[in-house]
Amino acid sequence: MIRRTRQREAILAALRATDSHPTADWIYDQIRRVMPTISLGTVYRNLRFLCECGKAQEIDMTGAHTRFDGNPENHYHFRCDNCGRVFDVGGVVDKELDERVARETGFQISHHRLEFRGLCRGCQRAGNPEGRA
Amino acid sequence: MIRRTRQREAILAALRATDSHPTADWIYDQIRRVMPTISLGTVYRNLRFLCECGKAQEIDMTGAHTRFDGNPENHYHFRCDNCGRVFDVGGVVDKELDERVARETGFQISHHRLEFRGLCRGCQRAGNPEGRA
DNA sequence: TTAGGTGCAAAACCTTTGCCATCCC
DNA sequence: GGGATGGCAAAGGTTTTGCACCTAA
Repeated sequence: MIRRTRQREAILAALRATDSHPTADWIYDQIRRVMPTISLGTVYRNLRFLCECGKAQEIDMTGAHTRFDGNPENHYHFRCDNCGRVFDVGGVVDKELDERVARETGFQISHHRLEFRGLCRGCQRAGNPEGRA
Repeated sequence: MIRRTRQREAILAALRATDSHPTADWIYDQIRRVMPTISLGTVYRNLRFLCECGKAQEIDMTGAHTRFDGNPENHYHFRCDNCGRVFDVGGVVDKELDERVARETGFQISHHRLEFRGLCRGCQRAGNPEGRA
């Protein structure tokens, strides 16, 4: 049964109170000011928990390892949530999107990276959407 | 002066010979079969080198740390190449893109993540596009 | 009462780095 | 020859985990 603890509440509150997309370490520092004995392990455990139950999300599209692509041209990728494999997605990179968002935001945009997530053809057939190969 | 070495050639060849978006470790294993004394450090050094001179690219949009977002709704981000800060980008997530790519590829797509890169407003003014705060 | 959660510290993990030997130009 | 690279191993930094204690329900 899921229990609400002071630590978990504090972590979610810290996350909700900022738009700085903080790291685990930043949250740890924030909370330690008012709860000096909290541990970094608890922060990591709860961040993972909050992501799993849909109350937060990780931003970096990080797998366990860095992956490299011998094709240096910008192109889009698809990553299978089940087996972790990464595939190229054909089609044209939308350069106008960069220009539009640059106008809207004032950021100087050099490019964008786009990653689709879901199940690859093989894992759809295998039909174990929960596991991870 | 840049020198061509057997190791560097082998790493680029391995990268070009696959579309599996390999990890450094995978490349290391491949090359060790024909060049048993190559070291993992060399693989990392050369992968970084190849990315820097535009012959390969890293796929994961990984910063040094994982960043978390208290907003669990899918939305787009902008990451400043200079200061590393991450900003939300407003606007609507293009759900039709998922459907279109799903039709084209046969993948089952649940969502996509999109990250713009460039210089934020503050770093444009500061005018040091090379450094990193 | 008791299963879930915490704190602490060690482990695990990937990646980088220092140093000296080696190799390419 | 001499500087760029490689091999090796140790260091570095982040994240995870084992375990004993604690605590919310």
